[in-house]
Amino acid sequence: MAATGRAVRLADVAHLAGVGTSIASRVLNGDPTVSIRPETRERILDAAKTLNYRPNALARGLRLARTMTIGIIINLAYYYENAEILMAVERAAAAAGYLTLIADTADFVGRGEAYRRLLFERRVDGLLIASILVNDEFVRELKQEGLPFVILNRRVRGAGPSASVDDALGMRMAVDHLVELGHTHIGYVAGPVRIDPASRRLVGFRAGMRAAGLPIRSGFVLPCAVDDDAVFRATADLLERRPRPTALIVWSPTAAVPALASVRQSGLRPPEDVSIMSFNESPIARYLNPPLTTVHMPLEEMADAGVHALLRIVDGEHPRSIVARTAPVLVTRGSTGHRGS
Amino acid sequence: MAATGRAVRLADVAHLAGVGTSIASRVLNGDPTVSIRPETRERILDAAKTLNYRPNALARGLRLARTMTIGIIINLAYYYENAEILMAVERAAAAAGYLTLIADTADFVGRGEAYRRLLFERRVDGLLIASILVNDEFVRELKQEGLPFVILNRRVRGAGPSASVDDALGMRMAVDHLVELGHTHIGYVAGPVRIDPASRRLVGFRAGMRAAGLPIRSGFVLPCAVDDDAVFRATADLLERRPRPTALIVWSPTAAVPALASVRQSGLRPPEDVSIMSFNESPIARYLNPPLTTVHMPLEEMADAGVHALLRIVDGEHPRSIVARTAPVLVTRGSTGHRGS
DNA sequence: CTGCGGAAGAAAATCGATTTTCATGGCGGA
DNA sequence: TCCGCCATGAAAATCGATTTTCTTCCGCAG
Repeated sequence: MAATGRAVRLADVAHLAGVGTSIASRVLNGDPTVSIRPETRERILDAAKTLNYRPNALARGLRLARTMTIGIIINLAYYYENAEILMAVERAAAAAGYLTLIADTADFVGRGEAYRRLLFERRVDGLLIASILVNDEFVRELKQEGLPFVILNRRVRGAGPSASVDDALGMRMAVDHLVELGHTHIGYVAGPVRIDPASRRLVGFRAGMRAAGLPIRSGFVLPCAVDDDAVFRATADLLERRPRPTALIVWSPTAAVPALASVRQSGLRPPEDVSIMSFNESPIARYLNPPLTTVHMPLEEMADAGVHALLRIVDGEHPRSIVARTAPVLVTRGSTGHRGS
Repeated sequence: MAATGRAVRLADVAHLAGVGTSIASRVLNGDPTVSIRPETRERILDAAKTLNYRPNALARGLRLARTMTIGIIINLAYYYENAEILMAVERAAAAAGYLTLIADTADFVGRGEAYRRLLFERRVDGLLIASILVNDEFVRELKQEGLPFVILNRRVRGAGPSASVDDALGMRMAVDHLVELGHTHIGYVAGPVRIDPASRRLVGFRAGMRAAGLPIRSGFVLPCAVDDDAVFRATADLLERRPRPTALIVWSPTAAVPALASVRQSGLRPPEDVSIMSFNESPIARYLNPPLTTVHMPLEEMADAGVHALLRIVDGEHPRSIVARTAPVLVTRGSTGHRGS
């Protein structure tokens, strides 16, 4: 077995270089106020390299009150968008020299209460909140604790800075697309409309319909739970309206998969019988049958902006809420077509 | 604004209770050797509750050489299976009182080198390695560093304990299923066969064919890269073989989506013209068109076992490699049918 | 009355890095 | 020759919690 070398400490480096730990520390951290003979500096740097020295993050964090770690509270259960957000956050954090600690909100009910530990144990310099389950009490605790945080992909009145995308605009683009194709009877599988960002998408849907001068027919907007089965049933319900919608928008691409299945189950063929599209892009969209038209939202930019806003707060600044400014992009694929085509 | 209360320290609790920090610490941690007047104990516990005290994780970790955090090195880029593994790991860790720090292997090329920081800065008590990109040098460093680790979802000769599933068995079940349906010309979209676990799936495929007395025809096993486009093209290639395969197995459910699209693009209709199924279950499988037959592997049990093995190593034990023992389950759906049906 | 033992709790060392405060030695100027 | 200052670097305090090592103080037996 490899000699499980006890971790290399700063004292080891200092000793090998024949200096004290204070100088070693200041040289290794590039303290500009240090005055030192070039050869001594070299000895220290060499020693550190030789021993493959890395400062103990806990000791360093304790002293500096900086952990170089951010936390993200997110619900991993629904794949596409959240996984993409998590990826983007991790990437942005890593690029800034930060590590990412995750807490799944499924823990809200668990004994572990991982999110509370992130909050109260000072393990992280800041927190990104990207969970649906953030309630008022939680936000209150958060503010009282004084831990920097940014709310990601949603906006909560008075809660603090957030980074989000312009869901309403994106949804309007979706409606516009269908209107241009001649659709007037547009149904909306709206998801959990009581919570952000689904609520803002609904706003965008209504705005789009109003702008086109189209009425929203009774029962054409159908909220539902996020699980696949609920989406499947909601879609089926929508397709039983008479007159039947000739086009459907689904609030999320993850939900579009069961929605599409439900359309087929109803004996209808997209896009001939009914066009269907989703809000947000997904890597599988182009491989669905038919390939799914989507509105590509700048989630990556949002995640990036969220991380950077958080790090600015950590540095004592007070950034304002951010809405990713990259314009949404309509990705037209085979699942939408002219009415009656 | 809320008075950003400086974090509550143990000394604050002790002071409020009118005792020293040593007693306070021992009482709060339930030290059984402490002897204390019941009323004093109460005062301490009350004080802690009143102040909403949580020990500073860094200070605690520094002293105890225990961070109550594990790290996972994983590639988030390919969604389903990795996201599922990450979810399961986070859940198991949280249930055991541990937090989870992630490092995406995309960082292997980045400046941040998040994975190295996990390794060398003593931020975590142990590491789960679930990445495709783990090379020999990395494993060597890992062992030399003496940080507990478990390799997840893959096996590396001589590298150390791992937690995985019986890929070969699962793949045999897939082959058996198709054989029972009368297929003799079975193609395999094999993915990155040079790396585990795709290599073990290939072994299972070959074993299944041999057991059924079927030859593996030239070009019927087609390795490919993991990206969707490579899968799409590989599938198209397979379908150009003559005689044409009457059934396809895809090494992963994520890859099954572009594979299915490729089948349709070739003008073939599953399952009449060609059956198709994937290894590993996915939440969208039942909503694809046609619904995808899969072999459900016990990834959650694997993740659980991996976490627990890791925690045992942290506790000084020496668990052996684990193969999740829950039997794979064939989930028969519409994408597979009798030959020529 | 003296001393012993244990209960109850305080004081101090420790984890490892950073940072402020001190000490030493050499050099130039008076 | 002597003083003071700067370059160099060591010693010590700090971050917050844990844990080992003392102190007290009291009651009770001898």
